[in-house]
Amino acid sequence: MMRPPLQRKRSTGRATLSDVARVAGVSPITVSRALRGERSVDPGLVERVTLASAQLGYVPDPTARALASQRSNHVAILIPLLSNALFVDLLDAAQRTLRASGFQTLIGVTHYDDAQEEQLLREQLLHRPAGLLITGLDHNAATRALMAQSQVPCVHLMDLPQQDNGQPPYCVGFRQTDAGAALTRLLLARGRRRIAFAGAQLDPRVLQRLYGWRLALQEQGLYDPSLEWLNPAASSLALGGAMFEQILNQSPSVDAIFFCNDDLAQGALLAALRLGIPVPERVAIVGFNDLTGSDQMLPTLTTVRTPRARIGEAAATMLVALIRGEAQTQPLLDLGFEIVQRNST
Amino acid sequence: MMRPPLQRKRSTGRATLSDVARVAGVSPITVSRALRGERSVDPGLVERVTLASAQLGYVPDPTARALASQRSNHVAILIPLLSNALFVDLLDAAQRTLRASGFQTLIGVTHYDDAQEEQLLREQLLHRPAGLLITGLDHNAATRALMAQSQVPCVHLMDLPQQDNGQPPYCVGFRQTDAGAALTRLLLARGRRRIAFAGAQLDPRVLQRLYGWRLALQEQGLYDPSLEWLNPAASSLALGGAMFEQILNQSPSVDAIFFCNDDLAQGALLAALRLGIPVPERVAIVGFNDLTGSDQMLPTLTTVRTPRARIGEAAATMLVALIRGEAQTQPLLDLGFEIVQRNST
DNA sequence: AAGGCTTCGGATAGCGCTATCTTAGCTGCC
DNA sequence: GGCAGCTAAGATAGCGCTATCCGAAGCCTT
Repeated sequence: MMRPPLQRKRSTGRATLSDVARVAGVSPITVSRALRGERSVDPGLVERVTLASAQLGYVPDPTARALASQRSNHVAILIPLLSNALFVDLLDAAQRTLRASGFQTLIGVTHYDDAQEEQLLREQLLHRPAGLLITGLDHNAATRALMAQSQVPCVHLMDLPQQDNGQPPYCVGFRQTDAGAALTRLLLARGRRRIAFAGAQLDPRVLQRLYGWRLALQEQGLYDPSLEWLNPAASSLALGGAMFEQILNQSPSVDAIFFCNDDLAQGALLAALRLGIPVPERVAIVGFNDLTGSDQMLPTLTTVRTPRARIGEAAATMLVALIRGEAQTQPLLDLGFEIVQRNST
Repeated sequence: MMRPPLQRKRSTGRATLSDVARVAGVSPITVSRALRGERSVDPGLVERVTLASAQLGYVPDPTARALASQRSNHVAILIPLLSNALFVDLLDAAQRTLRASGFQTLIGVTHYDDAQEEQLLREQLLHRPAGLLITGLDHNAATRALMAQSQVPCVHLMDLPQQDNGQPPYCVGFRQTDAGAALTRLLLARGRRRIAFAGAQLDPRVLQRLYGWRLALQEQGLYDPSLEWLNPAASSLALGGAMFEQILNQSPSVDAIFFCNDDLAQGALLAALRLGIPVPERVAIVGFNDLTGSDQMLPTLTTVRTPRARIGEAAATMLVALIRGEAQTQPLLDLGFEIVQRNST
């Protein structure tokens, strides 16, 4: 007894490539090529295919595409934290740009942990992302090996390599060291001599700002290691306030403090208000990143405006170009920084 | 002339299910079942499969899985903004929880735009997500239809339905209206009589807080429409400061302001400092959400602590239970709120 | 002890698309 | 005019996995 051929129902009744092919009177592969603009297809056929496709409301299935081509329309992005507005702004801009180019963003939060970063990357690579955005240039050997093996185009965010040695990776960022030095020089130009550096989190970018600060002070012979205040804890307003008090208590001669991030600096400004310490008269305060609220503080905060949204956008644009194999892309993109002088100095 | 059979190289040399099957000496489908724990498979076979799998370093290909089963390991999450810490905290918690259960998070940012929300959902649905987290209960008809048709398990965030009518959707949140009323009653209990409401963004949750404020004032016969200050712009510190000045200028009798969000309230506190207006003596200020920094302001800000991280986590947990078809899940989860009294009242 | 029922491994058949090879039809060229 | 050299469309063969059906074996029934 013949049973009818097994007719597996599709969960959605959506049109497939074959449906379009049938309607257009061509083979499925021609539809595929016509819709992707791959190879040359007779304009007449393209039109028939386009028409049939529109008529059926055909939308390609990204999963099937990914399986057949071994490449998905996902782009993985790895950032250290979501609790830092800096990275969220980066994510927001990148995500927006990628979506406009038809990519879905897969998010990974590393918590500044190399092992987690590696694990996340491993998981994301399973999805055969079309590209990868990753924060910073400092990754463990396994992570670097994964990136290299996977052949997935990759753009690094926020950082630029210290020196040109060999083939540079694709990077969009700015020179953190220069920014640190420039901000310190501003304080020097304003007559400050005992300039402390207060750092938290101590990720590579914070350390580069620290080096910049050191350089600028060494140039003037004003570097004093006891002015370095480093705390590996995550940065926050509360920590900024605490560090502010501690620094002034233990180093009363300090006349300026360079906080490695605006949230620390904002916390310090609020602590100063609470303690009645006049800023900038008694001590000048500067931050970094120009986060929300820095222009609202009392006094308003002098800081470095970092182009994080532009970095996210430019990195995404660069990545899309790499994915599409477009003409030679410049590997390093320095978007610079801008010192914003306000009233805390 | 025979040519050798076409041997398509796999881009990765990764082991496949068939490789594991060969090594374990069983059929591929048995490997599939053994590894997924689906149906019952002889424990001896399971062990052999597990061993072979470990030996080969086999990792299932999520793409192939998704294509064959019509279900991916993605979970889509739709939030209005990344520029509001509230939603980022939600995302962070949800993402962390989902990842622990083996899901990848697909992020969608709606910008409070129904059409964008619909479009995003449409795109995400193409990936056949295993589940969906979506902010709020207010969606346009097309979006609701997409959710219903797709059959994808869905949990709504932050909001609870106003009244029980029929089958409630799955929701994790708290009663915004109650929170708004409770905060207003606190101000009333402190002797304030002319309590303004300053709202921005005006999304449904802000409006519910507004209703709560109205209710509490009406109970006391103190409701006055001229005390409502609504601005559809996105909320920010700067806007909070501006609204603060405007309200005090135009309604000098106001003795308390309920800002719908902490960033507005923080901006107002800073403006008060700038203007030399004593808080809470001249005017009490309260905010909403207990965002970062509210405990650092001068004076510290009285606000409502909303359990956004717990909401993200609980919603993700609920969603995972729904995806796994686990025992009947309670559709509504009210995580409540907590009033945090500080020095601005 | 025969039939019905359950169990569990396997065979089969795709999921919906693209990579690769093949082939038909044209050129162009000497 | 014949043949290499191209172009464009199609045929074929999966990508790596799971849904579904099948069937052998065991286990109850009565």
